[in-house]
Amino acid sequence: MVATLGTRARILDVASRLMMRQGYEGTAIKQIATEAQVALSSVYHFFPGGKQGLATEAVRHADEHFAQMLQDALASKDDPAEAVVALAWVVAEYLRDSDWQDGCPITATALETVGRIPEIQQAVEVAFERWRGLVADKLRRSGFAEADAQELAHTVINTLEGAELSAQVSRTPEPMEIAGRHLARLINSYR
Amino acid sequence: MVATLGTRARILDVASRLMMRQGYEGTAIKQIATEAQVALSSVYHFFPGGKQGLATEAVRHADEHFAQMLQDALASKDDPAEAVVALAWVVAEYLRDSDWQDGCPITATALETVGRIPEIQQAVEVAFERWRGLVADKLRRSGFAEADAQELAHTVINTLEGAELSAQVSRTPEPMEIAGRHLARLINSYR
DNA sequence: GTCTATAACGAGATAGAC
DNA sequence: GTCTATCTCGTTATAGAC
Repeated sequence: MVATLGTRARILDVASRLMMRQGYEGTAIKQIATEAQVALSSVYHFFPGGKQGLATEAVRHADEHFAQMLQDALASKDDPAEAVVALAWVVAEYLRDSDWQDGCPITATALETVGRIPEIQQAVEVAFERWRGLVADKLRRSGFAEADAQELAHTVINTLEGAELSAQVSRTPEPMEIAGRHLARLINSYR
Repeated sequence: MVATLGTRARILDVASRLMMRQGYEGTAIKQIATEAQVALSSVYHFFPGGKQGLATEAVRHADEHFAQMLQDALASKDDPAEAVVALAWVVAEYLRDSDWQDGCPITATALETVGRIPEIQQAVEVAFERWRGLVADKLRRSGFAEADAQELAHTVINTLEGAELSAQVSRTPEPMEIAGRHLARLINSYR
């Protein structure tokens, strides 16, 4: 499957995976080239913007990937509160299956570069907005008021974000389970 | 004030501040030495454990500093829900005052090193546990059941953590305000 | 404890042949 | 588009004088 990907796509895949685990500064282009099985010069051929340009596109790549997962999880349940619990579960399994290595694909890069590399920061902002938009949509379609839906979307994404980090550090799914339950309770308190 | 600090303390201060903004991999020991106005060799003199050892102690240093702030903010209000709102506000002001540069002092380092540098990961885990403990204490003293207090403490810390990142990326206090309101609502739903 | 100097290595990035 | 080779710089870390 990976072998059928084009060179450019393979580079992006490997780059986003490595930056998820090691961050932007901790990931060398040489390592990306090696793991993607391409020559170093090929990376610069496809990404003339250098490391910053590559990282920016890797964030966009991860954004789309994560948004797809988010959308699928939310669509698995009709009730929005149940859907958020399902989402928390999916993420928890994803975490455990990777031995607590793979969390949010862009957080590490975001934290290292915020206020320092505008190009990357903007890609992160776009991603967060998209993810919140998907959650807000789900709530809106279930009859939630516009303002409530938008505010709840903020907290759903932010709480899951924090819980993911906590789960990674403690190597237990508990923070994700608690987050799912509390978010469902919060959502249900608005109707 | 900074000038009156001992050399070792000054190194820790600068190290934790820089690692908060740039992460572990993005912070060079040379930069720490320069900004702390000490010789490079002095850093290795005080921290023979090298960069990993220094980072571990920097996390512990930031832990204590942040715990103090947390405790003060929580103590500013008698009611636990109001106290959490106050905490969110204090953090939001701290963020804005630093032009959205200074968020949680250990998150960036945590994400880069989780699953890769056990020494640092453990210091992060201890910090998170301490912070949760302070919130749980506040709730317990207000009559919340033990289990509820512990679970709520998880979500309070995790939600603030995620909201901080969101506020930094979007450069607005809105995520913190929403987080404060939602957390208060969640807490109040338990009594 | 702090100074200067430097070793050993890996980083980002580029050149030019093919 | 990919190969090999290389440049330049910054990194962690250490040595030895003072």
